[in-house]
Amino acid sequence: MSESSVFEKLRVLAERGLDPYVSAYRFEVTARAEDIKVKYSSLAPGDETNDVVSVAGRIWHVRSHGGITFIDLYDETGRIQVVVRRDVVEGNPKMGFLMEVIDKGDIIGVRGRVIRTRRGEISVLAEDVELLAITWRPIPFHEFGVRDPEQRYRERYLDIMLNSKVRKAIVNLYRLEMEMRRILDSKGFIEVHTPKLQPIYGGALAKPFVTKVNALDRVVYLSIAPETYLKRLIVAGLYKVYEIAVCFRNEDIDATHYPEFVQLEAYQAFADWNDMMALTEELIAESVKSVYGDYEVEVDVEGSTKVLDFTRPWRRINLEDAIEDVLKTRVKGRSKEELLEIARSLGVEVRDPRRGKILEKLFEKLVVPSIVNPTFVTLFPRDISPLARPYRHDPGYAERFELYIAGLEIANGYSELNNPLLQYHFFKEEEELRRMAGLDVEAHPMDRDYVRALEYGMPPTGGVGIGLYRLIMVLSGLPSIKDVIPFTITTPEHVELVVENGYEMVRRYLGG
RNA sequence: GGGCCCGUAGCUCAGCCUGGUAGAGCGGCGGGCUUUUAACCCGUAGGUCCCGGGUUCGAAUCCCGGCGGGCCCGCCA
Repeated sequence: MSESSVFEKLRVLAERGLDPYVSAYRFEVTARAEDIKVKYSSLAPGDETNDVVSVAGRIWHVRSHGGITFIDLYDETGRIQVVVRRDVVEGNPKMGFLMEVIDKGDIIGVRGRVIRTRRGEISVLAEDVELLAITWRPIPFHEFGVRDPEQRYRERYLDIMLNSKVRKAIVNLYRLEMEMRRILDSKGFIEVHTPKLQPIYGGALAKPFVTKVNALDRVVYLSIAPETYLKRLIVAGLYKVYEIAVCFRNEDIDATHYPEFVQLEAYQAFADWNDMMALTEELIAESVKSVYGDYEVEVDVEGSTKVLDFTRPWRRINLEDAIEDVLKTRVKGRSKEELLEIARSLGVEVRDPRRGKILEKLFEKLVVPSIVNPTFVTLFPRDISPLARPYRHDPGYAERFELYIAGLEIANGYSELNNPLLQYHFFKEEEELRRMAGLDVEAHPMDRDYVRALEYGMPPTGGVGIGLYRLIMVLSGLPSIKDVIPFTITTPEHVELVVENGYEMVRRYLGG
């Protein structure tokens, strides 16, 4: 469809009363592509049924052979072939004309009988076709879809339309979320919404977005995490709560970070980190099984196939042992200065003054890239975990774990700190850190209301946050988090529109 | 914040190093074809070489600046 001929096409359609923007307001759909293929899978080549179905979707390819035309029609489930045969539609006066004008990219509804062609393709043998909308712009229907990365992100509807990996990621994330909701619901969790506009940001260490509530003339922050609010609900006596929360963090964008992302955060009273690791295993393993049909998932990563095994129980390693395994030298008990020296010898610069941060950096550099199957990493340093409870056997550590899959951090959880005295002390430590290190280092702000809530008494509680975009990235084999987010920010551009040249046609649709 | 790379037809790209009439495939358009699968066959049109400036007899090509985009490093999940 060339741009200049769109208006000509609409003009000739209008002459016959077939302009879809005048005549087509709805179409009764009775079947979907995938359902038809499943239902009639036993049909033999050349067989024809008398079962009439109505399907609708977009035309991807047209193969016209004169007296017979094959159309690849895509609905939300996939492809179905439509066969238009001259001898079948001869008695339908509009069909000859319609077949002349419809193009790939147009959206049509088809009513016809289900058949299997001689070559074995389950198809709808059209008796009637309705043009429901046209494409005003050419659509690149070829094997690779939109390849220019700029156009992929600017016109994401094209990428989602044409790139099945991206489309499946969006659909499968929905399915995973629904399955996780089902599991949590069966355990008595309730789903809540916590504020996205917050007077004090917290629950993570990150730069916030700053905005203003006009009604109160007050500066507020977009939520970087729902954590402190969900734990206030634990104090309030809602002992099993979760939220699938959009989080906003004003940090740089790369393959695994985006300023808005979605986490499932769950908190359970009377539970500890071991319970939360078990819950994390169940939520992810069972939802993966349900959506992908198996605990083992084959993932295509840029041409080569990798297998991720979600079979429970997952491997557990502790952070310092894992570093020592690779480094072949002791890190436990070493001073900050010694650790810094080791880091420097590996080319890892650490500006953050906390000892634990050096260990975390070493871990990320030495251990994380080699992790493939789901692995819990336990016993994080206490000084970089201000909301976690100290390890019951050694207060130098926190009862905190992270989950890694395919070299990516997917989840983070701990035995929640419920002691207001320690929480206040840790917030003070963070304030001190910020004062010393300046704005370069993220520190958790003092939140006096949160400490007050703890002063009323919070039961022992376990919590976990699961990064859903990263999870679906890993499961889909997509290399960038932007690939699984339906729409991302692009710099404004001037958009040339086809319709700018057709203003005189407006009257046709509005009268007057 | 630092570094590297890319921008040519609707799409995917070649041409650039070494300056000399703008190229291919796919798609589009016209024609043919009653069992195709990115159909096939014949014919045909299509370009502000991202923008601006400079060097040159001459710039898609060399130089400078800008715009847009991607990747890597640092920081955040």
